[in-house]
Amino acid sequence: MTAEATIAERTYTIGELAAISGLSVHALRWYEAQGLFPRDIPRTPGGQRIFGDEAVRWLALLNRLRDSAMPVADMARYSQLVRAGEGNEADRIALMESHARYLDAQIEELIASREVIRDKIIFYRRAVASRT
Amino acid sequence: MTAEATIAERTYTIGELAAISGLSVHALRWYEAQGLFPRDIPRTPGGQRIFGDEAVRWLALLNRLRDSAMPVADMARYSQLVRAGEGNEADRIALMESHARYLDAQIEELIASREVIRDKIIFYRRAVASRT
DNA sequence: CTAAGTTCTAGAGTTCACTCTAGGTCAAGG
DNA sequence: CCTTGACCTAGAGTGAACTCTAGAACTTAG
Repeated sequence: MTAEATIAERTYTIGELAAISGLSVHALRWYEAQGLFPRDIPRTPGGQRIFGDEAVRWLALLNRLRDSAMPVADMARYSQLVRAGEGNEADRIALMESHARYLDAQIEELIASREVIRDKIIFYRRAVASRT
Repeated sequence: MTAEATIAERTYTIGELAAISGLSVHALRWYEAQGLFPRDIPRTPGGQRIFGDEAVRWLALLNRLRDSAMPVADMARYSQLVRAGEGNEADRIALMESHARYLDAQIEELIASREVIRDKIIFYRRAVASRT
């Protein structure tokens, strides 16, 4: 009896997972086709997908990556590394460090942009105010 | 003699402006078609565009807005407000404040994402280290 | 058992922000 | 002049990330 076997896992239909993850049913199927899941999704005898809590957690991570502008291709690459199992941590680290560097640069740039926008707002406020 | 008339302004061909702004020649023509310039671009008798320093400065601003993910439609709306002249500062402020709020949220989210990424990296580094 | 609501696949369609093509016209150096 | 490189317009094409469609199969409440 392995540790995994002791974990009672809820299951979800694709519609339920869509509601939880915020992705559309279509998007979930498309994600699977793009190789964005680190495990094969089991099916009912009739062919319908059965997702588990692991998928819920994985999608939370994917959402983070996507919302921070990681391309789907990179998410797919990462998923495939996880799928391949232990031993490729160096590759995973490289991928994540690359994204972290992108995020650092992006954050800096957005902060600079916010400054510019703020200055514009101040400028227009003054323009309005000076028109007694 | 107005103040403007005293400003000696350099002119630029579309190719020069492309080099300066980092946009392609195609993109600049497309920007004009999208209404992203707050003034009509003058032409030579032969029909070629003549840009001035004002266009250079305007594109620097547009680049900031675009790089901070403002949709072209919003940049067009802003350009049209500037084109319309003084008196619509409230609209300009509303547009910029909306974008500023978006930026604030985006910056927060990217910082949170960076944390998640950093944790992943740390986790993988440990996994590598523990495999003596 | 049946009807309604989900889910299935394969593939076409959409949106955004360009990018590229075709078939010319213009401008500047020699 | 003439050539060559830059520029013109209109419109088609691209890549990313979905979104939607059609027609069929599955599932479940009654």
